[in-house]
Amino acid sequence: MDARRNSILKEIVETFIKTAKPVGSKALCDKFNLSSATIRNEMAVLEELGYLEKNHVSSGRVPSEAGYRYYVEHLMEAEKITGSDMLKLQKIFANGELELSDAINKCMEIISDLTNYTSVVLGKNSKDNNLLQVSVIALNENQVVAIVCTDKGNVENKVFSIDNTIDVKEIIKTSEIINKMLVGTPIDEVSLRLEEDVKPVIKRQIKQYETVYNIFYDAFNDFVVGNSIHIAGRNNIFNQPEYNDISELKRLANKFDDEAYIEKVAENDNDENEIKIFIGDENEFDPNVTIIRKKYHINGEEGTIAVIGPKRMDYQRIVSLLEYIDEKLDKRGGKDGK
Amino acid sequence: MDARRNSILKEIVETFIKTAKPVGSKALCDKFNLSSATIRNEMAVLEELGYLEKNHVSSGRVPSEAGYRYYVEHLMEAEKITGSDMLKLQKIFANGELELSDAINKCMEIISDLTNYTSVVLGKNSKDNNLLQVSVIALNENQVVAIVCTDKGNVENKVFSIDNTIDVKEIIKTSEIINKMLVGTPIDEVSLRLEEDVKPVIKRQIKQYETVYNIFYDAFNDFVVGNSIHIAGRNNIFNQPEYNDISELKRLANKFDDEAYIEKVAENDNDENEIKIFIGDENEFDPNVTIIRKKYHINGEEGTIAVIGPKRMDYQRIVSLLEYIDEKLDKRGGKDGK
DNA sequence: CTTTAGCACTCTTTCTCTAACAGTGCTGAT
DNA sequence: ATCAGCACTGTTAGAGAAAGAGTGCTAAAG
Repeated sequence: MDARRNSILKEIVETFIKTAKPVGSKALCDKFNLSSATIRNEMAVLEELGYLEKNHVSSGRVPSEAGYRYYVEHLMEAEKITGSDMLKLQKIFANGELELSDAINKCMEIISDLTNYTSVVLGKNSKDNNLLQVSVIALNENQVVAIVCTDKGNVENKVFSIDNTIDVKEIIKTSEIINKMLVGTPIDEVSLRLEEDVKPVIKRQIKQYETVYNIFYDAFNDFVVGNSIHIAGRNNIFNQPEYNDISELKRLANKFDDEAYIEKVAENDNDENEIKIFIGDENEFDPNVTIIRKKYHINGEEGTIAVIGPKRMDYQRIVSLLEYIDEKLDKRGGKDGK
Repeated sequence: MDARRNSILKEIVETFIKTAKPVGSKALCDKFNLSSATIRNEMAVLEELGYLEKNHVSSGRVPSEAGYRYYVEHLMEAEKITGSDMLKLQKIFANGELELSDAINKCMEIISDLTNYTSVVLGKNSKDNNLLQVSVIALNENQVVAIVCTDKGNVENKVFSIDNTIDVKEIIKTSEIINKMLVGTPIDEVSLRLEEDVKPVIKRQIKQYETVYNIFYDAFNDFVVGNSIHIAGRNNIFNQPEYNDISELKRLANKFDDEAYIEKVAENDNDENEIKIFIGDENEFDPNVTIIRKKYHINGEEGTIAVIGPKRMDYQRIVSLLEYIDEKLDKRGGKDGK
């Protein structure tokens, strides 16, 4: 892989990213001051090496997955973010009011709009959420709302209907007992402790304890500290020429709607500070897309931001955008602890 | 419109609903023991009346919007829900644990699965939510969570980062002041009262009152009692033969993602107990779909359930499904006040 | 007066064929 | 090493033909 071969491959990849059309030898003549025949020879070698593919015997060349991989690792310039891209994102960070977690979501929405790809923010809620407080508020004679809050600031609430055999005071008393006994308990252990430790206690103190117990049991049971998922530009795939087939569109749309699938985007994300690129078969989510992702940290919580698009993705641009966001997050995170 | 003409129209509509293919005269001969010529004469009349259309001069007939309308009003039989449909829904209501609002969502998901249409549950949160309680919980030295609860059981929470010049006690004190002064205030007036009534008070009592004030201002400002929206089967449109065009699919998919649009589904829903059908141009949402909707009430809150599909929709089935759900809701709602 | 057989006509769908085109690989000369 | 030239291959677009589905109309039969 000498210099010329490299830059021919680079040119082909970048042209294809722009145009989505197979690149022929003639298109490169001018750029390199070579005849099409010479370019063709080089192309044949690049195909031999596995970096290029043909759709059929007499079509232009298209980068293979290995070609994209080689491009990403050796040819792509770590270009700075462009001015207009930066401008849009700057507005977000300029707004000091915005909590960082909201800022990230907004940023990724903008990236989706700018690039016509789909973006994902996967806020990985740490497993070690502990119960901080449960409170009960009566809405009226036959409805109460139970609010559960963890030490990581996750709050869930649930409205319960109660009949008039139940005294609201008893429910509130129970919540006080729970607070005394279980604060600090990992949230996913609360149900168990409720059954084993709390139930025997309230049995003695609360008349309708079975019903009251069930209310809290339900409230905690519903409280799954799931990963927060924020998707933007879900419909941008409609604009990508590679998805001109309805069944293909449907396949992808279904994946976007399936949280279990989306979570695969952040699978094994142990890459502390690196932007990671998964091309086609390299990713778990779908063999026909490229995923570019970056881990982020705010307030001690971690998460992953990712952009999903066709393999013919504007790698350079996305990388520069994600780098910019990361940089801004670092700055804000360091400056005021937010 | 004599009896025969009616039943021919009915047959055409129902056949087209099943097959999505234009209906020719021959297809009806057997059913009516008439020659195709006679059927053709009748079809010509029905077309004259505006109930049928042709795609081109020699194609079979397709119901017009007026045709569907006529079918819905005069021809469709108020058939009972089929056994297998009922079975699926019964499971939901058999589960007494489920709060009704969750049950509705589940039901509509099932309807989407059964029918390949898209369904929407629009929980219209009544405008008269009043502040019931605001509480502040400290997560650690520099994070607090503010929780706002209304008398209708709507709860919102927001995490704030604070620097160490702020004393958490002051925030909590402020929340107590707010509770004393503003409980019962309509939630959308709280911001104003906060500014006019509360600010002057805390100015005297709280040191960093500007910053503290802003926290609460933000928390309430974020609290828009929006309508809750639950969509199921968003991707089912991919399965409908009428949407075989990507740009059409994109148009609809974008609408499903736009909450403002979805809310149009329930616009002017004053039809207390009636199932309402909007065919094509009759609805605001999109001229190429039919929307069937029903208002529901649970716990004094109202909302709308709706099914969105092609104009060639299985009207009978959807109506019977919605009726069944409504009936079940009534029963449960009446029995135990849920 | 209603029904129907028959027929000409129209439009769609599918297939085949052709011509133009874009691009390749190879060869032999520079 | 480079490149002009040429034969070759697969795609695309268009035209034409044949089959099929369905209609409208007419004139005769019930």
